Amino acid sequence: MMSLRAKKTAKKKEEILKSAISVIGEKGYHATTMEDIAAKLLMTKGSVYYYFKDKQDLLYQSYKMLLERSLKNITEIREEDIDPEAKLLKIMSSHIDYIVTERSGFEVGMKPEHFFEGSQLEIIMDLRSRYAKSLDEVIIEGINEGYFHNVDVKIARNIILGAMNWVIQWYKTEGEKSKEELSEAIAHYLMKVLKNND
Amino acid sequence: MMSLRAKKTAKKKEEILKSAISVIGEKGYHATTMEDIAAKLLMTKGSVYYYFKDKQDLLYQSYKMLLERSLKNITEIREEDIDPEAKLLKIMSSHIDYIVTERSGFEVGMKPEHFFEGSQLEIIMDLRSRYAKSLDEVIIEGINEGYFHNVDVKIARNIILGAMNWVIQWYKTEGEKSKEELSEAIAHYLMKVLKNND
Amino acid sequence: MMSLRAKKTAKKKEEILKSAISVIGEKGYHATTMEDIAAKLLMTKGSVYYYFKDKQDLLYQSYKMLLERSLKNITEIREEDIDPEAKLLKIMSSHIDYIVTERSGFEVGMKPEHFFEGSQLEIIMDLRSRYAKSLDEVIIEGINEGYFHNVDVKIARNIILGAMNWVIQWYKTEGEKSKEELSEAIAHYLMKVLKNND
Amino acid sequence: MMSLRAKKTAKKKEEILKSAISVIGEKGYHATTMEDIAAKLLMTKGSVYYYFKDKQDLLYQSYKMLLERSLKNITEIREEDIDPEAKLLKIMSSHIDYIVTERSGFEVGMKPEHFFEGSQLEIIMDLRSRYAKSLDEVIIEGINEGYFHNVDVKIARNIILGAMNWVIQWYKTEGEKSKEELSEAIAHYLMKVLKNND
DNA sequence: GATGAATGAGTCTTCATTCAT
DNA sequence: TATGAATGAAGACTCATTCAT
Repeated sequence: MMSLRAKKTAKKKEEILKSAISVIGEKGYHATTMEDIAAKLLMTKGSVYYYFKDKQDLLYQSYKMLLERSLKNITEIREEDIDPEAKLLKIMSSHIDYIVTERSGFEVGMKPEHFFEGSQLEIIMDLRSRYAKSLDEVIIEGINEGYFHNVDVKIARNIILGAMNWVIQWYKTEGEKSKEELSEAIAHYLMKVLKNND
Repeated sequence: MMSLRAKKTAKKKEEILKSAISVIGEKGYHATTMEDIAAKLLMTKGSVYYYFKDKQDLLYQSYKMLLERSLKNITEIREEDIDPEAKLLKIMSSHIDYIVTERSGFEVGMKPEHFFEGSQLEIIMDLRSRYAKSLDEVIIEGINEGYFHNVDVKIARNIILGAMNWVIQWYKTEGEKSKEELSEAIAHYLMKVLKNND
Repeated sequence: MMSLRAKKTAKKKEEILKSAISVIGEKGYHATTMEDIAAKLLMTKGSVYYYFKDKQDLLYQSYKMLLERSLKNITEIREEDIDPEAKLLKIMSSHIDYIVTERSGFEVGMKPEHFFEGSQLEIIMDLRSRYAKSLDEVIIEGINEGYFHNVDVKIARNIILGAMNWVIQWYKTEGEKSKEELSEAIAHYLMKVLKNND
Repeated sequence: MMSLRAKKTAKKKEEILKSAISVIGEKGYHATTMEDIAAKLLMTKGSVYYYFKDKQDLLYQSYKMLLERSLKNITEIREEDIDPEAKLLKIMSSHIDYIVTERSGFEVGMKPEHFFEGSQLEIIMDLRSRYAKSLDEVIIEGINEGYFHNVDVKIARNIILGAMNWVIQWYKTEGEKSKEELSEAIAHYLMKVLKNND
């Protein structure tokens, strides 16, 4: 069991990670200073270093947390008792929702090899491929159960991922559509990639 | 008319811009040093400053050139005497081809507001919206001429853009598919977004 | 009389000083962190500050203790009822023994002026010159009583000190010679400086 | 052949090294800032980094230069057509002279393992052992040719080195003795270690 | 007494930028 | 035009020191 102190520390760490994700997502890793991250939490640089070894470590743990959450989310949805199409819709919705809410850019996501190496890179890539695999499996289930057409799963999955991750680029909060409407609309069109015949 | 000297200068400038696009596209703007860009051309840092005011200017002109080329390309394709569907296929092909060939994942493209301001930003945003508009127009033509279904153009366009720009993330040169096969396959699936009924 | 508490505190202080001497001797003052010193005693940084004002204070008291011990040691030997030559041999032996056992480097010893100032420096320099003076007196006794040749005392003393302090540099624990053999051999040769005619 | 420019660069590098040796020798490696070194040459930090990779590199090259010079010096003296005793005297004189003139008390010399590692350490240790070997050879020659008594060469050499390196500790410029007189006196006494019988 | 946290001053280091030649 | 050098501002990181609990 975690002591009270350990819990507090864990909580603080998480706070910092969230702050880091948000600032780095917004400004980019290189453009973000440790001071930026600390300032957002009314801390000083020094404190952040008390919890994290260095900037790289902070980036790694931030991105890892982000991926783990996504993975947890997709896993939970897959366990629900609904059909593959409904699952995929839910996955897309929460994915888009997350991106839009956190405004989390994904330069790291674009070229993980430029930000990580060694075992860090391995773990990151593993998490990513597990997410991809989960998505693939939902698609395959859908195909097998007759919900989706027989598509090239890898291409379909990447079209879906690309389209979703791009949202941050063009969605404006003040836009005509609400987050929910948007998710629904995008999901609707993406579904066509899977559902319709030529 | 351009004097010989002016031509030479223009040529050199373009060389530098190409080098810059490639290195920045690869490593990211902040991670790229002036030295990196110069070294790739067997120049020294100092020389680059003869042609460009500063790093920011280099980035601006690089990205502007990239956008102008894309715009020129899409414009040319639109002038061809083929149906909207064929046009869109060609546009997608050359877009993907460009991304894959140059391996250019421009972070700049994700958040232009973080890299430019004032009139630079305006010009960049203008070029981007002209490209978007061109794409939209092709889609609309397609709808009007009965090639495509009556879709939400903005969403459709962004799904297409997102899916295409994401390619850099997952396409491996040594993969099973050639560049051409890949473009074709992606275009094929994306077309479903536009072509099919629910 | 010291209360129990005061005794406990004094003991703890001494423990810390010993730890400090050893770590600083090994890694050098600047390269040694308060954490290093504390960690060696399974304490935390904070606790050390309960016993010592600051790092400088710790260094001062450490070095002072070291000098006082040496002084006590030389004084005791001088009180023994043996001839000057035997005294000098004993002094050398214990000096070398101390250095080899504690592996205590002496950057502080090299340039005290760089580590101390004001009254601290005065006290340190006083202790050092008392040690030097003691050594000198043994040499002078030896000369007067006909054991040693009539040498320049200051130079002789410094040759002896230099040679002894250098031992840490080249003595390897796993070497051919034991600590005792080594001390004896060095002392033997150093004695020649004093004993022989030209 | 070296170009004019290359010569200039080499000269500048050497200037910096000399400055570094002097400041580091005086204040110690950790207490010396890059700014200190630069300031002494009326340069800025940045310039120093133009010539040396980092502080560690500067330390390494400084100490290496110092050792190489000593080695060159001892080698030249050994080539002279004088007897071993005269050689040793000359070697001691210039060694002491160097230390006193440059006031270089290199802590680095005390514990090279704490300052260098890998190939740097190897090269440094190699230079040092070559110097030691040279000294040893002169001593051995002296023994063989009947100038010195049959001593333990390793111990004798280390007594000599220790005594000489200690000089920086106690020699005061304003003292009674000139540098030359001092060297001579020390050399005179050290010679006794080698020359006299028990 | 002890310690987990927090702090900020001090350093190293990088790199865009300038400039004399 | 080209470039070797020099510069300084910015940012990562360390660590002595403080303090509330």
